[in-house]
Amino acid sequence: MTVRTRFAPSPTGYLHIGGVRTALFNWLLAKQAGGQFILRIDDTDAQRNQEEALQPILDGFRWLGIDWDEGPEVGGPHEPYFQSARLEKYQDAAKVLLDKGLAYRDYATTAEMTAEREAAEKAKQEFVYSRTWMAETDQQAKAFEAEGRSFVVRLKMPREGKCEFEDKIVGDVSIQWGTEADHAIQRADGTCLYHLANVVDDADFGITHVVRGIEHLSNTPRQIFIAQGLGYELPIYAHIPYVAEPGSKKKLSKRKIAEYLNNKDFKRLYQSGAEIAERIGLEIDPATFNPVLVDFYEKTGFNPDAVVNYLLLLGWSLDDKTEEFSRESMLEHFSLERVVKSAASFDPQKLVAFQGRYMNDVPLKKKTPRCARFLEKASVIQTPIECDQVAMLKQIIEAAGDRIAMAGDILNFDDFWKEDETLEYNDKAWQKRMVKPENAGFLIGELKKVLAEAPEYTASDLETVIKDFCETQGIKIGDIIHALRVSVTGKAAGFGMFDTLAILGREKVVNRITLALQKLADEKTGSTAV
RNA sequence: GGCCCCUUCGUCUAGUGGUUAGGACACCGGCCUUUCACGCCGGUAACACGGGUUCGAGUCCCGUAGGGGUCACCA
Repeated sequence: MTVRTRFAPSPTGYLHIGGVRTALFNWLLAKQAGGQFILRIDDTDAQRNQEEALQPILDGFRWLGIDWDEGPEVGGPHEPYFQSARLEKYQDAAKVLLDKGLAYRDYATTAEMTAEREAAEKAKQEFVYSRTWMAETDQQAKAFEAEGRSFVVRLKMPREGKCEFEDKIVGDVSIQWGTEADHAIQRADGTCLYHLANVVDDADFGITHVVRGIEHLSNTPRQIFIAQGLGYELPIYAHIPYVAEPGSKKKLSKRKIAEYLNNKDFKRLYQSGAEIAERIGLEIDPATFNPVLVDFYEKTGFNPDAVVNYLLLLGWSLDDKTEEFSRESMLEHFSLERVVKSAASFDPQKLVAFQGRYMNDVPLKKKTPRCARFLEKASVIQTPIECDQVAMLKQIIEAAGDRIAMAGDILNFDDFWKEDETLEYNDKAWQKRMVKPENAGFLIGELKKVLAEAPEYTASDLETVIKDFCETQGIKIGDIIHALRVSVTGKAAGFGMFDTLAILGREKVVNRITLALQKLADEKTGSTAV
């Protein structure tokens, strides 16, 4: 049997990370068995601009490297893959169900239905439709129509016995048929609803495994009822727990971002992303710029493999220690049996930790263009980047090491590119390292002379030069290096000092020191004058 | 409220009757060090509760509590 799985998003304009995890599990299951993963668009209800709302979803999957064998843009033997274009099939199915007496025309108005439902709720009883407006014969139908009523098609659910099925994750499920409502499968306007469309398409596409969120578990009996009524073979069901909010067990929702921002880890992730977004002139729209959505990670320079690896482990594990999975190894080891039964909270810190590890393994050659993209977008450098700039960027990236966790972090090290005159000094660092130490100005002044004449601007040569200088002056390297850092970068922290100087080069180093000394002198005379 | 599901360190998890309850992220301490990181070493920290069954229970059974999902002419 060829394994065929599917993911069926509605075109909503965004890709939720919980959805990605579900899609990933489906993808893994199909691909590891040499089967197919299908993308189907559940747009039976959509009235909005679908083209536009679908694109971010497709882009998101492409970015993550989750490819589909059949579906939008790639086609396939069961076209179309849009439910909005498959209406006839559903209508035919509804007719079969009607003919078999497994569904009926229901002439109740919305108000009448609501009234019954509310009465049941008030009586604290389970709602069971009275079927007062049920029409099973044309004669009954005519009578209702004479009253000016219109109908929807409802499933005529059994009211005795149990629906039993095996779920690969939940286990054996048994639900009383009587607790199942007569769900509508076709609207008054003739269009069809999710349950019907879903079952018809799954059968039509030859889906063998239905792997979806646990919120669909309660939908399963009625879908089984439909499938059996239509004479379909049942797929294998697997309902995976939802992804929960950081620090709680509630379902993760993109709409609750304001609330999540109260969580310090979530906030930190969001802010680091927002800083990058701001620098590159991206609109920070909560509809798309949100760590709950995949877009966020693409925009801030995450590594898609890191995101996928993290998501894989959110609800699945191989053993007690393996955490790093390449696509190959996840395809080799994934199994539904090892999916965890309880909801897993989204942990921003751990995602970032995965990202850090993955970024470290990215070779310089690949890291450079990724970082360059951000510098270009932020207009720190020109587009396209010039050749000698590439060389400098490489030096910066190499020296920065794992201080660049996501590609967008390169923007933290933009002071190399700035004009010396526009360099900004961190006030606290300036005060502490330049103003406060009595002899900082003097030492930096002396060091400038040495640096101006240093034979070569490589990190190791500069280290020798500066160490010699310290010996001559009878000071420790710590006595001078902080002031030097502030002078040439304006910041209190950064990567290796000798690397920094080497990247900057003689001209900039000397020039920046001159400017810093000037600033210091200005401030001192200024303060004595007052 | 009805129906259904879940419950091991703060978080993700390992664990299928006998373990000093293991790992990872985070946190704390130390080392390294020119700062910030990295790295290395070490540490704190969990079986929701109550009954059974058993020589023995995180593991099996029952109950309680807590958390959550779902109840549309949405998907």
